Amino acid sequence: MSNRQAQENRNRVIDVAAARIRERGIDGTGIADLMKAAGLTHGGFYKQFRSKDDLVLQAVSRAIDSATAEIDARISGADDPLAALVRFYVSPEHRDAPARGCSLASLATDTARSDDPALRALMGDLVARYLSLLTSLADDASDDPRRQAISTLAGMIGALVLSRAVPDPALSDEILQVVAEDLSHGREG
Amino acid sequence: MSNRQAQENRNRVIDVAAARIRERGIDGTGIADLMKAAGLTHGGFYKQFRSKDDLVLQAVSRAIDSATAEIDARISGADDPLAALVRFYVSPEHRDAPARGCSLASLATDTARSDDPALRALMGDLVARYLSLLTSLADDASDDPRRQAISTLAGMIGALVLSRAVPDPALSDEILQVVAEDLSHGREG
DNA sequence: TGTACATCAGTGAACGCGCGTTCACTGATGTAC
DNA sequence: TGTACATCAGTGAACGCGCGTTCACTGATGTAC
Repeated sequence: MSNRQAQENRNRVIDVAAARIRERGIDGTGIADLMKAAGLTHGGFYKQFRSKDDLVLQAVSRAIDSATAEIDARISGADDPLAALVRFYVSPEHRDAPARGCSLASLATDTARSDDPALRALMGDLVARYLSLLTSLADDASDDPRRQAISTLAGMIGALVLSRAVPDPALSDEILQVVAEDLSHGREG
Repeated sequence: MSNRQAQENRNRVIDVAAARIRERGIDGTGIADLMKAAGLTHGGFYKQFRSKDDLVLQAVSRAIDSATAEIDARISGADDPLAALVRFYVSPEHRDAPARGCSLASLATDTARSDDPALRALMGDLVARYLSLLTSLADDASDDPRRQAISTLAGMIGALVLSRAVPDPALSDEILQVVAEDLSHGREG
C-alpha cells in the first residue's frame, strides 16, 4: 500500500463508479457494492472521499471526460463530422452500453430530481459543451446553427432514452435508425 | 370506514402515487410518506395493494390515462392538432409540472433500469400509443408518417428531459422554444 | 325493526435488511536520526 | 546504511436510519336472524 498503490485504488473506485452510476443511477449505486467491485472493503471509502456526493461528482466528471474524448476521437477526421457524431450517439452500441456512454442520456432525469447544485452545474456544463460542438458542426447551409444544434441534441437524447425504455427490440432499433438518418442528413437551412 | 370510504381512500393513494412517482421516481417514492400524504397510516398499505410493485403499476397506469386524456382534450378541435400537441408537450408548463405530466418523459430512465417486465410492457404500450397518435397527425405532405412520428416523439421527449436537467432557466426555455417550433412546423415531406 | 356477530379497512408497533457513515485497529511506507 | 517512529490506506465491525413488509389489534360496517 504505497502512495502509488493508494492512488491507483482511488482511481479504480472512481472508474467503477463512473460506469455503475451511468448504468444504475446514483441511488442505484451503493458504496459497499462499489468498493467490493473495486477489490476493497467498504470501510476505506471515507479515506478516499468526503462523502457519496463527493464521489458522485468526481465519477460523473470522469464519465463526461471519457465520453467526450471518445466522441472527439470518433469525429476527428471524418468526412461529415456531424453525421459521424449522430450515427455514433444514436446507435444500438451506445444504447446497449450505458456504462460507457453519455452521462446526459443516463443521468438527465436523476439530475432533474437531484438537489445537489454541483451535480446540476456539471450537467449544465455538459449540455453547453454539446451545444458548442453541435453548433460548430452545423450544416454550412444552416441559417441558424444554434437552433439546429439544439434540435439535434434534443433528438439525439430523446432517441437514446426512448430506445432504452422500449421493451420491443425491433421498435427500439427502428427508433435509432429513423432518428439517426433524420438528424444526420441535415434538415434545415 | 364504509366500503365507499375504503374505495375512496384506495383511489386517493393511487392518485398521490401517480403524482409522486412522476415527480420523484419510483425509488424516490416511499410507502410511509405516500400513505401519510393520503391521510392514512402506512400499516394499512397491504390491505390495499399486494406490494409496492403492484401499486407502481396501478399508479403509472393511472398517470398514463390521465395524461392521455389531457392531451386528447387539448388537441381535439384544434386547427392544427400536431402543432397543438407539440406546443403543449414541449412547454415550460409541462416541464414545471412533472407530477401531472407525461410518464414517458418522467420514467423512461427508471423503466430502462427496472427489471419489472410489467412496467416495461406498460411503457412500451405508451410509446406505441404516442406513435399511433403522431402517425395519424402527421403532415398530409409527409411521405412517411411513421418516420415523422418517431422523429417527432424523440424530439419531444429529448427537449422535455433536457429542459428539466439544465440549471440555467434561460437555456431551458430556449430549448423548449426552439424544439417546439421546429417540430410543429412540419419538417418533412 | 331490533339485536348478535362476522368482516375487514385502518392503526400502530415491530421485523429484517441495506443504506451511508464512523471508528478502533493493523501494518507497510517512508521519513528522521 | 541501519534503526525508531509517525503516517495513513485499508480492514472489519458497528452505528442510526429509513426502507418494504408483517402482524396483533380495533371498531365501524353490514349481514343474518
